[in-house]
Amino acid sequence: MSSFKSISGTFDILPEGHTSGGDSIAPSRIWQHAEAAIRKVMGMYGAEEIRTPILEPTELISRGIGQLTDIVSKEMFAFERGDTHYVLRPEVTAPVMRAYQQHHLDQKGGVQRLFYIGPCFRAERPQKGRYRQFHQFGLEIIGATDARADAETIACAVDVYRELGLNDFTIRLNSLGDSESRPRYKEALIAYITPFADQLSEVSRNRLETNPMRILDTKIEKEREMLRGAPILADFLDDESRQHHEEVKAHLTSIGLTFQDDPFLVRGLDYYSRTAFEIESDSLGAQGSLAGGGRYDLLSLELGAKQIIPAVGFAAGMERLIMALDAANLIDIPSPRLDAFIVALGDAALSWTFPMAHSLRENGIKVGYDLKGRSMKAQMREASRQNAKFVIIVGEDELVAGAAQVKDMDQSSQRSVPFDQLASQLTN
RNA sequence: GUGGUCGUAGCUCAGUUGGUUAGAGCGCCAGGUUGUGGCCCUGGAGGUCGGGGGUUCAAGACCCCUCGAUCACCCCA
Repeated sequence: MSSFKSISGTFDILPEGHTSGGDSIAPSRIWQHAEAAIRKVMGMYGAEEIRTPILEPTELISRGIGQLTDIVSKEMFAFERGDTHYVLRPEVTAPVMRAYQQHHLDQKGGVQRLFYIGPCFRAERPQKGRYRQFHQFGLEIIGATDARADAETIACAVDVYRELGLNDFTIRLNSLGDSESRPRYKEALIAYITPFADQLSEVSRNRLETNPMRILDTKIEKEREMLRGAPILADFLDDESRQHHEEVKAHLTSIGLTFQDDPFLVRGLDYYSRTAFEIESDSLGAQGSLAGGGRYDLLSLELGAKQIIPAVGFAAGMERLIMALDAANLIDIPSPRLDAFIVALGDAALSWTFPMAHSLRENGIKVGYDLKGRSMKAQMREASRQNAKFVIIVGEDELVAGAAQVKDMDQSSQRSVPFDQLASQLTN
């Protein structure tokens, strides 16, 4: 046994799955199952995959997400070598926008629909549904201001969950306004909250200075009560944002998606403007947020573009998705069957096994055999354990006859099949 | 960063008010069947009882420290 183990907040994904403490890590085939559904749905939206590096310049993330956000101020895995500051990406939106600008994807004309699946890193204390290396998938629609793009983003996320059979989630929606209306709202909010300042928690009091809108997110009951009479962002929206928000809602309604209009929904990343949304599982625990996203027209400028590149997107957690699947009993995916397992007896048969297995595999037959030189009983048991459909038995007699005994493991029936007919007999 | 809970076999867990060689089920290996899986029977391997220190004639049990895991706060996917 190794004295090493995976770093806290990270985990291995094994063929059979396992429990890591109280949390269960699904088998790799469940991850593949979920990823296949994601790829399928993304395909329906005409989105193509983008893969960006896990390592990014720190500056990209801090400028993109915002210096004062928790992600940047305390949750980044960052280091430097020489003059370069590196960070393990904590999310993928800023890297995608970086790639879009770097490769001048706007010059291709039209709108880019890009999706991704991959690991992200945040130096948080791990807990259920929250890891230091976790996996996100998401869609970014870049180059469109049309409210249909916002609605489409939400619809796409929802379609992924539905494709996998999940239906118990809630969509919360808000508009954060634009760079004009938001400051006006912030002022009003500060004016409203300041008289209560001495009753606030320390975090909230700090936020009053740095990022007052995040106080809206508070879960402290006393503060929520205090906020009951607070000014509502919706009342401060500029006409265009208001119009845009109405359109997004109308589009969602037009495809029968129900949502909660939540004026207190604020996202933890600074780059959002106008549309912000969150999809929450109804059956998960504290970490029930399945996906989040919104419009981030201003991110492009933050990253150095000369003009606004409008964009909307969502990011979703693979771990949360799988947790939700698990909670809904939707991860009962059987492992793939072996078509044939070769049982060999005697040295001559043992060496015959290798080229025969190879030849069957070339014919598209999934073949396994014992590599430990074990007894026939043990080989049969192994075949059974691997759920092989057929067992090919070869010993001295079969080598002489040039025909193997082929046993149908489900029927328990057995017949003799000439070596040169094994491939064709096993394929039908 | 803060708080709670928990560390005994590969896994899930028993282990009396401290008392000899630490147990069960499942899994694994072998035999029962000299060439036939599942079911059954028999046997076996596998443990520095997370680590260190202390109390005691005696510690898996009690005390302290430490490491780890986990849940929650915070935050987010």
